[in-house]
Amino acid sequence: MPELPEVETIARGVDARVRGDRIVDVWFGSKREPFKTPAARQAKGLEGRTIVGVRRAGKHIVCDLGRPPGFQPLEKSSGRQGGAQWIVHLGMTGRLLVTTHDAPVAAHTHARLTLASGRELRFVDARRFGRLEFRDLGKSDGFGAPGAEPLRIGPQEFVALFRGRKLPIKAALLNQTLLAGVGNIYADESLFRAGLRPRRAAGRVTHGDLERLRLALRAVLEEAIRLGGSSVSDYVDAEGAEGFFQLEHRVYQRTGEPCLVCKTLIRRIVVAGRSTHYCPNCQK
DNA sequence: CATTTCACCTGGTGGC
DNA sequence: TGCCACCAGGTGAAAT
Repeated sequence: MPELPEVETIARGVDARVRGDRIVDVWFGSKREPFKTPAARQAKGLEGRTIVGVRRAGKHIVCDLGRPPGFQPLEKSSGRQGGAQWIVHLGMTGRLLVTTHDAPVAAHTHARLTLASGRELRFVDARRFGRLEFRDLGKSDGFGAPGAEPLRIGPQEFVALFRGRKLPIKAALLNQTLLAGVGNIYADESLFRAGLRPRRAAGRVTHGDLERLRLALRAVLEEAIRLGGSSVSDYVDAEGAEGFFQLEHRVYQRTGEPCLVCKTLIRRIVVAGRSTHYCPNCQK
């Protein structure tokens, strides 16, 4: 499932392939979801614009777009005027793929953006948890993930996120308004590496333990990005290639297997409605 | 407001 | 072989 490292990998791959390309035609395969913006308005907004760049914000992929064709800037306009954004959330099973125009169309393809180069940007999502949104920057603000970026947050700011909170530390890690980009895999893996039990009340974790958690989280996310993410269900990058970080998981989906550090059997519990895996010996 | 629970959705899996 | 209950989980709405 795409979390921060997977979304980062996809955004980088898509950016490398479509930056500077122009959207010449838009096709949406379904009238119902995944449209956060109505399909017709989205298609109209996208057509003719140039893709300025593609980047990750939390678990979202933001495609920054140039001015629409025939745009007349007002006098004294700022450089940003006329721009727009296409925002993709992959949900659980979403894929954002760059293909040729004649590549076979996979099942559950919901969007096809034909590009001037002959390439195509496709959104495929079997489970329909993904979301597509169009923002006209003349009418609304640019997209900003609500939570802090785990790769950039500093020690004091990290401690402040959890202060006074009674919910389990794992639930806090998953809360996107606190931290943007952490999902079930990297919550479990970072808690293991920091030696913390997932159910510890967030507000009662010591500053020292929180600093260990911040560093463990950053390390695990950076390592996962280097390995192209974790392919555990449907995840593939912009080219359709799988990642390798699933081979480095120490607790996630290892229920009943021996801990790689102490041989104690990995336990599975449910926290915040999610499968949660931990070592009862290594994590206190 | 803080927190918890649940519906959404479909493919894969394991039991019989 | 077929059938079916069950599980996976990011998000947001509803409930507490």
